Amino acid sequence: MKKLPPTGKDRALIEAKAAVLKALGHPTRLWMAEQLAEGEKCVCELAEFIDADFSTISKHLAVLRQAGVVVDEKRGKQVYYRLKVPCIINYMSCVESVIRAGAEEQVKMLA
Amino acid sequence: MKKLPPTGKDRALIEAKAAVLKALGHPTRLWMAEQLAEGEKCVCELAEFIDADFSTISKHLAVLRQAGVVVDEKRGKQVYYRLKVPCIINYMSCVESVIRAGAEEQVKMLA
DNA sequence: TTTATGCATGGTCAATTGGCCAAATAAGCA
DNA sequence: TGCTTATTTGGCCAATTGACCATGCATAAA
Repeated sequence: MKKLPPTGKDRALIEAKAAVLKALGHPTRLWMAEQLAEGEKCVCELAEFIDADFSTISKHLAVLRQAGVVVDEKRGKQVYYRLKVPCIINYMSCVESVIRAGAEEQVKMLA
Repeated sequence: MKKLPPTGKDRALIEAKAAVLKALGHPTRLWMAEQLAEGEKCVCELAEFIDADFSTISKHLAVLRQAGVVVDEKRGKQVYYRLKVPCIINYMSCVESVIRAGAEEQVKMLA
């Protein structure tokens, strides 16, 4: 086992990876990413389905953008977002099995 | 597109998924999970390679445990941790492609 | 049965986050 | 040009996070 480096290249990589996961680690942002998996959307389309201030939505998108999860493109008056690397959402089947494993445990406890 | 629900079952699922990603969204915790992918380890083994207070390490493990990412088992004086659902780490190849995509962009900007 | 080891927990504190509001900017339209 | 719409930005505030230290607790060893 190698030491978790406090600085340097290896450290930068693990920090970048963690940043991606962290960006997706918020219900609103994860939901956004899932919607974008079906194709690009403009901010106004996303906003239509999220009950939050427009500025809040914009900031969540900025977090995803900074993490490299999405890219934005201005077309006319609107800004369109899309997933930069679509596989980012494939993972969810595994994440869901974590949820299921937890649920099974609770069932066992009740039994 | 369906509305992001403020409560209810769908909301609970997306929150649970986000919680898993959030738990992995910290360099130290992600590193821990990657180490555990190679097999279970006791806290002392992990601690040996992380430059942080023992209590800090213990709390990070508690976060992973609460998110359902790892399970712990006490054997003798030590507590062993392992991944509950090993696929959780397979994802990293995709996360890394996000990083690479970002890096390529920077290269283009320099060119 | 005292002592030492391995780990978890509670307290504290600075830093970060996530939300809203108000204001700034950018692009098309009258 | 001035107006409106779409989005971002800055300011602010409450809540959460992550780090440390000190303490508590269980297990094994002496």
